[in-house]
Amino acid sequence: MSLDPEIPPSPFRSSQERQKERILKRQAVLQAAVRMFNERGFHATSLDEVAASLGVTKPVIYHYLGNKDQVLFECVRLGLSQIREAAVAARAQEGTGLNRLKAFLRRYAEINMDDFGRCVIRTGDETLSPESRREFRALKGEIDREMREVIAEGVADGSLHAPDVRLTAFTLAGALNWPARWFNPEGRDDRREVAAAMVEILCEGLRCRV
Amino acid sequence: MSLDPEIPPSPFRSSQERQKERILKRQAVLQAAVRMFNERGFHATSLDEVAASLGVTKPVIYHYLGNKDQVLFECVRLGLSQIREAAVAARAQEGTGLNRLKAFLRRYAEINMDDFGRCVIRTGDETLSPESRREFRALKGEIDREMREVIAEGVADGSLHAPDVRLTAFTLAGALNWPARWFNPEGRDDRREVAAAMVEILCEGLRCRV
DNA sequence: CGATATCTATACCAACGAGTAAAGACTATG
DNA sequence: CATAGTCTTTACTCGTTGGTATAGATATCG
Repeated sequence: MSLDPEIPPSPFRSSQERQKERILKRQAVLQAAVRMFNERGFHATSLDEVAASLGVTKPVIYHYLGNKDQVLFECVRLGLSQIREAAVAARAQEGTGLNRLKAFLRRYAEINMDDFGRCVIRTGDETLSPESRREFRALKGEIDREMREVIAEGVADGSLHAPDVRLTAFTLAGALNWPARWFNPEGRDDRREVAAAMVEILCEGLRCRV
Repeated sequence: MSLDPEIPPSPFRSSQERQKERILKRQAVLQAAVRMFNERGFHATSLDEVAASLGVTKPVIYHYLGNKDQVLFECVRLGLSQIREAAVAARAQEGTGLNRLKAFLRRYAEINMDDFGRCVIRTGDETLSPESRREFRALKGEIDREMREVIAEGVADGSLHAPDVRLTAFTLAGALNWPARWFNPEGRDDRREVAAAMVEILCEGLRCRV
């Protein structure tokens, strides 16, 4: 693969290198899978096709990931962990609750335009096996709680107005989830710009105030 | 079924009554199908199950609707036509653009909490056959255009602030689509209240203004 | 009554795709 | 070198399900 002139490519790998390669291959499977899931939908994507897109065969996928359900679950887990990190980062910031919320929301929106984030949104709970579904819901619930927390902090410090925190969180999340459906990575829209603009719309509202 | 004492139930139906019954049965199939699609997902729902839930067998469905794709397409078509009606009704109203928009959005949200509206949102384009998909997209495009039109009118008459109409429409639609995923018809939330509250959040924004 | 159209069920087919068994190639290690 | 472990392929099973052929039932109409 790589033609790095620094390191002469020895055919003998250390066990560390082997371990690394294993993880890399696993990731490659997930990447290929998530792309196809997002494009064609989970059920319309066969593992044969995923494997073929990597130039390998189906049992390879079963070697690195247990079954189709796990492939999907790993994809959404990756997406959700990105969002979780965003929440943690935002909450660690200085400033008003409103500012922390805006930072979180911008990142949240950006992730939802990326492969794994899109997969999180496009995956309905029904799609996963009962066990994965429970885990999936739990993880999403954490994100939701995190978002409500930030909102509540903003209400507490007077920087934002939200009589119904739960409904506010749903509204914001919905608006920023939707790009997972319409955003076209090949188009000319820039993720960051779109994210920032949407957050601005949500924070400022529609009503004109002159 | 009905024990209406006014009309003695004659076993002989006129051709009009037969026609009516046919339409009723067709609708019943769609109703049963949309419920299951929303609950389990399209691919996880077999037509055998849909038929069984009505106490009939699969060929009945094929008698009233051509194939599975058409069953789904009719469901989303029904949902989209409701939204279209809402748009027409809202645009016919008096008042500022903001007011017309709010009326439209409230109804839009309500429909998205009902069976067929939910189906529209939960159905990804990939799910439909190529022809149905094109039609589906065209219909959604019309709704989108309608929404942008109302927004533009509000901007024109100065009742609302929306520098980027397209992005504003996406943001609003996304927020109000999301209940199709989380709203529980069996819960204690009231459709109308939820819809009105969400629209209020969107119009007023989050930032506190004292 | 006989012919025709509508409606529904039984029984079936074909395709597709998830998952597996088995075996071969290659690597590491005692 | 031999043995064990890892990685990958070929070739298969098997359940599910969309869709259909056929035939029987019922009703309509000439």
